[in-house]
Amino acid sequence: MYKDESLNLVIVDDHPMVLEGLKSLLDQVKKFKIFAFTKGSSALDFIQENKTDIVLLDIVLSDGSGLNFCQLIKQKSPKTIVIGISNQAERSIIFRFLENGGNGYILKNADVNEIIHCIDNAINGDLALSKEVQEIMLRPSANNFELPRLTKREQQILKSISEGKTSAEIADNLFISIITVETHRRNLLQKFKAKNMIELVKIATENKLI
Amino acid sequence: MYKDESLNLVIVDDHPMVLEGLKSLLDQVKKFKIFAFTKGSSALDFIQENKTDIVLLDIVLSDGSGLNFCQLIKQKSPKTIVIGISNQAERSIIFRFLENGGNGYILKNADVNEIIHCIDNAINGDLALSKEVQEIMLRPSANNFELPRLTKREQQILKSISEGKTSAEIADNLFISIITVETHRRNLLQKFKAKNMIELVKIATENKLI
DNA sequence: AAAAAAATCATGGTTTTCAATGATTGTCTT
DNA sequence: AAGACAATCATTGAAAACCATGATTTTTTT
Repeated sequence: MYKDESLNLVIVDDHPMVLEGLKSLLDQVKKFKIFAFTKGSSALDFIQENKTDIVLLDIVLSDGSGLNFCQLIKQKSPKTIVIGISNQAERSIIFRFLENGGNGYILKNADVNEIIHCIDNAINGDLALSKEVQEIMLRPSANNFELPRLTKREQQILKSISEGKTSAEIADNLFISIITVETHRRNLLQKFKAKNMIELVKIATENKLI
Repeated sequence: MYKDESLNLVIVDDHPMVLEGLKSLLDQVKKFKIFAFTKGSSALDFIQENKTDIVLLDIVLSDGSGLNFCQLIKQKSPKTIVIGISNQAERSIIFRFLENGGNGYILKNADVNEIIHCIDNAINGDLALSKEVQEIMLRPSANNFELPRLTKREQQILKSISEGKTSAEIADNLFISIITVETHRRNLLQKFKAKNMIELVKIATENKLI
């Protein structure tokens, strides 16, 4: 199936419990040298310094989004296989992860065998999608309203807004004109098709964009 | 420390990954016969039929709340030690779990050693609380601030606000004066100690008050 | 190098929220 | 019956948000 030289596999998840679970699971398959991290940034450092074959990457991390880390990893090391592993079952998030170069996506409630099977798939160059993920991807966006994608600056400003800061305060903090902040506000409202920032912040919070 | 007969330990969590992690962790300590379940109800069935010394119980389960299962387990089998294991860091949830008879509570991002240490504590008859949980319990107002209690009308109005409605619209819908709506707004802001409705809605949404 | 996207700044006007303070009328609890 | 709480209505004024429209400068992507 694949060469029996051991592959280097990196796991990134901020729950030591999950790390332990994946490690123990993969140890049974016995083909990997496993390196576990709870921070995206330290995993990234490792990957830059060491040849890494596979990364299992949680989407919600304490120090940033797995979406971004996936992109960064692929920039530094395009041949590394990156598989998202998350509770996050948002359709748009899955697509965006794959768009950012991800080789697969598995929900955390996936069955043990399924996980192993998926990883095998990925190693063989196939897309590694767990059953439930496939279902989510297939069902056209009925109940699932597409979340707009935000730029860095927009994210930054949205976060400040959600903390109750006024445009003036945000402008001060970021050393930009209040006018610029208000432009970003306007763009955010359009992107989300929201009536005002209150509604927008609710949507964003519910979808863990903040 | 405790007798070396092996203890029966039940794990309930709907993530096979986490189950695997806990199993592998506890295997290293080598004192338990482990039984794993992804459904609260099937775990409960097992506990009724078999002597169970310890239960590690997730709070969010597909078939109900761990809070309820804890209570049920304690009814059927008062001597069984029940430890909550969850991502849920809500102060009030922790207290309610312990109120329902729980012997301890551990956050899922706890360190591996901490988990083992906590379980040991529980076996010795102590409360098993991970470090972070203790911190949360001790500071009522710091990072984890006490959610104010809202009246019917306030809830109703807050919900409308969070949907992007203006005071005028809400007043119209509820057949009351706009002035009244604004008074409620003011009271809400005071209760939450929030700077504005945006921050308030974020807090309320995060805590599933809406 | 050209096109597209992101970030920046601008004017002028309307609507909405928020602050400070107060008051009246029910309703429930002790 | 008294007190506490909830829900209602009120005035004035300042601050902030939102709307419509447009434009320039960086970055990024193709």
